[in-house]
Amino acid sequence: MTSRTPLPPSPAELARLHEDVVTWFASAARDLPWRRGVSPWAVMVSELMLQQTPVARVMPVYEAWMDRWPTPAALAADPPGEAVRAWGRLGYPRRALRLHAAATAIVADHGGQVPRERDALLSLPGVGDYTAAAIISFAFSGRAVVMDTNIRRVFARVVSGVQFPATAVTAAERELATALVPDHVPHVWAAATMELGALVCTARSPRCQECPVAELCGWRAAGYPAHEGPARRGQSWEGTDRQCRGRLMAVLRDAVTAVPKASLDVVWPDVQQRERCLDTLVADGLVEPVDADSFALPGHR
DNA sequence: CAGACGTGGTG
DNA sequence: TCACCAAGTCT
Repeated sequence: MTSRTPLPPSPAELARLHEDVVTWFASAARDLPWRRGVSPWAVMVSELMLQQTPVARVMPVYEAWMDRWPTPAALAADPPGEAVRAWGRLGYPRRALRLHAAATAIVADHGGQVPRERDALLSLPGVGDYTAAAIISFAFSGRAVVMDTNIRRVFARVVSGVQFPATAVTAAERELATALVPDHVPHVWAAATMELGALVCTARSPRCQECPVAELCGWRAAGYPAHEGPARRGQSWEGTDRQCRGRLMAVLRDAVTAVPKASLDVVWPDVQQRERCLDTLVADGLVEPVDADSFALPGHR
């Protein structure tokens, strides 16, 4: 307990917070394709794509995806490898596989409609605590405690008075977020706080001059103290399995037909590591051996 | 629960 | 330039 436990704001402060954030959102919200009253499936697709991936990079892939697979049934009818191919360079291609598996489950277990119950959503591949809440909130205008990296940062600063939230969500943090969800249009609150974190209360250089709740901000009131505690673990990259897997997947993605193993061999010099990565890709279901000497994306014909 | 898992833009 | 960061999930 090195950091002080934040006291929930008074009812008056809470009302002010809600009003100021929601009012700001009404004029500042970006016109994103998945915010235009689209289907729950479209919201779900956007959420999977946005996991750890910036909006700008998601946009074109999302549009092409929805044109091609406007329903879960449409996606489920195609082989998973096509989903992986269409995922392009969004990164974390297992998400494409999970989205395909989720579509299949939605067809099999939910009549082809994205379910609206939290438990049903959580049982779908690729849907965790955040994404389930986001779908409930953004697709169904329901009440949910949405906690993504943006919202967590906004609450950490405004309410708790610290620069960054803890690495993992704490019980106290969840209680706070729950207490902050308003009775009226809770889904707008979720979208508005997320947008505030994305556009104003950013990680690197927050635009406090433009912040609608600067006057209420605990971090500002405290004089912007620097983050205490362990720095975030940097993600290593050069020479990692992740880089190797990425290289292999790029070859498979860009090939129309099965790829001879020799074509994979040339993209990574370390034989041991290359073989290991190819094995894990196959184990993950991202790659399928076609015969003794060639590979392809899963489900290819 | 810490670590694996892609990719590319940017302060 | 080069770490850091981006609407997380799974094990």
